[in-house]
Amino acid sequence: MVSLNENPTPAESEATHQTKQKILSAAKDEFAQFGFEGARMQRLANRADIPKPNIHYHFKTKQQLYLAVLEQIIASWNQAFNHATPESDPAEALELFVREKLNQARFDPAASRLFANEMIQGAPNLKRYLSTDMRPWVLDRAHVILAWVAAKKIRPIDPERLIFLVWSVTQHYADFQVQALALLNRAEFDESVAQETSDFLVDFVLRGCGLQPKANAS
Amino acid sequence: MVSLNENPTPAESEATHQTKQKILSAAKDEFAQFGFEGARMQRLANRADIPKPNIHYHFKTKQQLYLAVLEQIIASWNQAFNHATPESDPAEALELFVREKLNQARFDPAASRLFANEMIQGAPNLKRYLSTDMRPWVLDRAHVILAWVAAKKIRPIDPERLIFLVWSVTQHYADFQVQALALLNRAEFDESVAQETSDFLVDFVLRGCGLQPKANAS
DNA sequence: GTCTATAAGCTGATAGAC
DNA sequence: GTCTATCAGCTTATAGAC
Repeated sequence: MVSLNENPTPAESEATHQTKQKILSAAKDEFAQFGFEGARMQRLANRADIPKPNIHYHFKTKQQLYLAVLEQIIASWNQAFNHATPESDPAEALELFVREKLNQARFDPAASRLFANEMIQGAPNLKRYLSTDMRPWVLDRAHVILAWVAAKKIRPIDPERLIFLVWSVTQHYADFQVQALALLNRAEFDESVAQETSDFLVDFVLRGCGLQPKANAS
Repeated sequence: MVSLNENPTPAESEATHQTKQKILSAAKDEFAQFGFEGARMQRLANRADIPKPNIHYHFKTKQQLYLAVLEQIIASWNQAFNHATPESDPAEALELFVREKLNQARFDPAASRLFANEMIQGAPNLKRYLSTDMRPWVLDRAHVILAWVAAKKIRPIDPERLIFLVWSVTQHYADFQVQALALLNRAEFDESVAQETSDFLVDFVLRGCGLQPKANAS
């Protein structure tokens, strides 16, 4: 019997690494736009500008490539709200959470859309993640919010639903970007749109939590 | 604003009509879960429990069937906020908007997910809808909100972004239902989850708008 | 209108030269 | 590691019996 998993990358050549990253990047875009079943290996190869068989050299199957992309996304996911503690100022911590989440939506919309596709399909590849990683993280973060409530730093509020709400209002600007731009009559999600949007969302979320917003946003 | 749809085929037999509806219903589920390219005509036929060629008898191509489903969804879309007027009480009108939108997400999640898939892909089949139907509707509704602002019935707020926010927080419970249930540690989106969720969202949205929420929700 | 059989082309994946 | 050529199976769609 041998190991069930492959090499822990002890000696991966530079060329291999670069090709792999090019494939992963193209795969993120392709899976994000069309979902797992809708994605086409040929179109993915065109995006990466390499011959199709090269993909199968680095990732044995379509499924395995998909899982690799998913893993990369999850790894860099909810670091935005990680630094909040019971001692934090709720308004500052929530503002940081909203702004960082919106930044992710803006600068890596493909990651957001790929995750959205996976959720829409019922999370066939992320069922374990939802219970094993996400839920403990949320419970831990909910604990911080409940500490704020106990210290009367914030009104009584359902912490899980607050987190889910922040996810929804920020992620929606990535997933439904084309709708948001049409609605705002803007051509692209540029710096000014991002600024106005995050100001609006921070203001709204803080008010929703019963916290005093700063003087600026409308 | 959306006119009632007249029956285009006066001489359509009852059998034809029923078969068509069965196909449209199965197609909504199939396209919602897998997107246009990921959808499979065979799997769709299995859902509808009819032989595959029967689909092509009633709808010439996959694309044409997809468009028929999309049209059906759009037609019954944003009637929730249609009745708000400058004379309305903002809190009541917004509460109705949120609750009706969440009901749609709960009772017809496939419609929500199909629309989400179309948006994620950049709305290749709904570009015209976004500028020709959605935007005028939003502008008209924004006018009502601005009238509330002028009458000091509500704080100054960006009306387009408020509408988009209500869409996002309600639609997210349909599209990311599997994530929401894992996060809330619930098995299904039943009556009690729906009640708690809509109470939470109404309360949060009203506070976000600077309006006085009722005494109940947390 | 409904169904069986099947066509024409595309899909993920592999073999094997370099 | 990279590429050309190619396979077996699946895809949308159609032909034609009933």
